[in-house]
Amino acid sequence: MQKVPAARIREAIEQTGYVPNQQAGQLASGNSRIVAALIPNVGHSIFAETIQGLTEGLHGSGHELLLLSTGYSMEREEAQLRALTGWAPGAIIVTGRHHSPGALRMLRDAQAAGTPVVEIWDHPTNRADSEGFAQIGFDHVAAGRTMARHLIDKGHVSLAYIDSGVGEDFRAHERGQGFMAEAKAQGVRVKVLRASTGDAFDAGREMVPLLLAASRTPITAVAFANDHLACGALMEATSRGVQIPGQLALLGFGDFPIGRQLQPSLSTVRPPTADIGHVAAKAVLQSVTKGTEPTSRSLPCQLIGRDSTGTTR
Amino acid sequence: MQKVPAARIREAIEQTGYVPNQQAGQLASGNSRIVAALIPNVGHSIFAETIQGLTEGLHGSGHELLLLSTGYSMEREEAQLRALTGWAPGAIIVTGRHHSPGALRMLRDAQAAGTPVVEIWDHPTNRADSEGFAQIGFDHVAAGRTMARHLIDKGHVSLAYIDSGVGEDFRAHERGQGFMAEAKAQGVRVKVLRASTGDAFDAGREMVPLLLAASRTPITAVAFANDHLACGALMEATSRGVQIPGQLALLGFGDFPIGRQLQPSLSTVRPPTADIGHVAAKAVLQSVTKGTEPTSRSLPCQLIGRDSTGTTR
DNA sequence: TTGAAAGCGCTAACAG
DNA sequence: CTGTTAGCGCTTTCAA
Repeated sequence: MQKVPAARIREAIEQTGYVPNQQAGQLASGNSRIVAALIPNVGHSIFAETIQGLTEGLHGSGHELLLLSTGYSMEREEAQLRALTGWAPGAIIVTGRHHSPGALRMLRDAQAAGTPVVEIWDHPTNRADSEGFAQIGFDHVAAGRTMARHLIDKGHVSLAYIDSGVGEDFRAHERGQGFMAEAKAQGVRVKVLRASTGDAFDAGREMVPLLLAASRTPITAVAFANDHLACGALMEATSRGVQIPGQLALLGFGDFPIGRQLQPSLSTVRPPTADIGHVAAKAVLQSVTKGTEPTSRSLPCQLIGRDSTGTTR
Repeated sequence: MQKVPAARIREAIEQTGYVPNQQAGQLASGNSRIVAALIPNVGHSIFAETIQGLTEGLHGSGHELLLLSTGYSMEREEAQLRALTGWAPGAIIVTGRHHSPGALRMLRDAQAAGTPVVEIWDHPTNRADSEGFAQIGFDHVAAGRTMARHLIDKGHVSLAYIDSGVGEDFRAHERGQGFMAEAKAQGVRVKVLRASTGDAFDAGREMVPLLLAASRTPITAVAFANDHLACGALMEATSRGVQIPGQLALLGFGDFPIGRQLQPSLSTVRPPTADIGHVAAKAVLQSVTKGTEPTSRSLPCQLIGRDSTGTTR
């Protein structure tokens, strides 16, 4: 054999359609090129852009995204992490900073073993419950405060927050806490209600009579854990002839496409969904190649004032 | 060593948190427990239930779902299949029966090598373009025919079909063909328009003036490639004071939750989304264990008549 | 520089 | 039936 064998080999390889066996390679090298992402609900629109961002961010890096849907269940999350262990993923991405003790242990072990772990959609807090994992997301408490402030700025003095009916949607609950804290700090009345589970639009609709039936100080502005709840309420209120925002101002969260379309259009908060995916992918890749631990990153939310909280903005 | 070592070993295993290395096992055994699913858009609500169905169907089988988002691009699909080859998936699930020549070759090779391949969301046709892979889905042409028939039954004689703007959404195009064929067969006027890409609600809205501006025989009923387009059109028409269904009847496809909520509510066709996932998972598992090729299965769609096509039903 | 050899952690096929 | 051994297809290390 003489010169240029590499080129010929490559040629032969392409003609044969050869693709190296990843299992063998990973077994030998000890590190896999799988990035596992555990998402509460892969089908939910709020995570769609994050998944898209992850996909794009990983694209061309030779890593594959292994998507797992936890169904907002810490138990399932733990089971999936356990199964994952055998796959020796190159990196693990989980949603939020709340995990079962077992899951936590596995994540810590993974990190100790040099597998980057990042928690997305959450934000480093002062509390000690972030177990030292990198977090890429935003401050849900602050988002809740922003929501309250927006309504208070519009002159409302009797507010409500409709929390998600999904018990383990911790981030929605945190926004509620922030909302409440801000309202109280500003000396404004505030009430927290919890939506039912099931179809989110219907759950939002169901809240309307409760909101209207309020006591002598009627609620004049409501924030919701997500846009689906808010849209349901908006449609129900409209069909009951309630003036929006005059009689009742409505504020959603998530900036789902539908909110822009309704009449009146829904004011909302736009979380950095796509960015979370992008940044997390990049953080993980860098961590894998440089061998450093991934770094946390806090991204901004944006309040989008539309019709449902008044046009004065 | 004497008796009951198995139990003690198991105990020790559980205490240590031992999980077998899948890479090694698969390398040794030659078959992996990965089921790869290539979906046009994992974030799109229409596939959400299918993914859920796949997840549930695979649950407890020891197989993991490797989800890949092709972005409705045959090119990306081929690239992902190529990357997959190295993972030696235990089974491959692709969406639809349209693939690039390269992708087709890889799928055929995989099947020849004993890896079950199933095409979901599509249906065996008489044409030779189903390359011999098992198909689990429904007949899109028939669905289109059903849509036309529904509108014709309501007395409409001048119809339109708004096709998806996504070029490689072959299944939407096929529904359009079925719609057209049925309309022609029944001697009814029919026009096919194509929505723009981008936000689907907006794309639907944009169609309304085109539909209203029709020539001397005005269009009185429209079917859409999906519910998002239909909802956009419904909202736009309503805000323009168009009577629905009196002046214009609207029929969607997909049964997205929002369609039920609008006023008037949207008539639609409900495809067997969750079943497709379930059945595909089971087919693949059976094929893997029994070593037989997976079998095709045609599942039923359901027409859901609501307000937007008249309440006479 | 290029080439041979030793495993990675299992499974499967063998011998005891 | 249990215990041992030879690889799976690569990467990595070490000698040539």
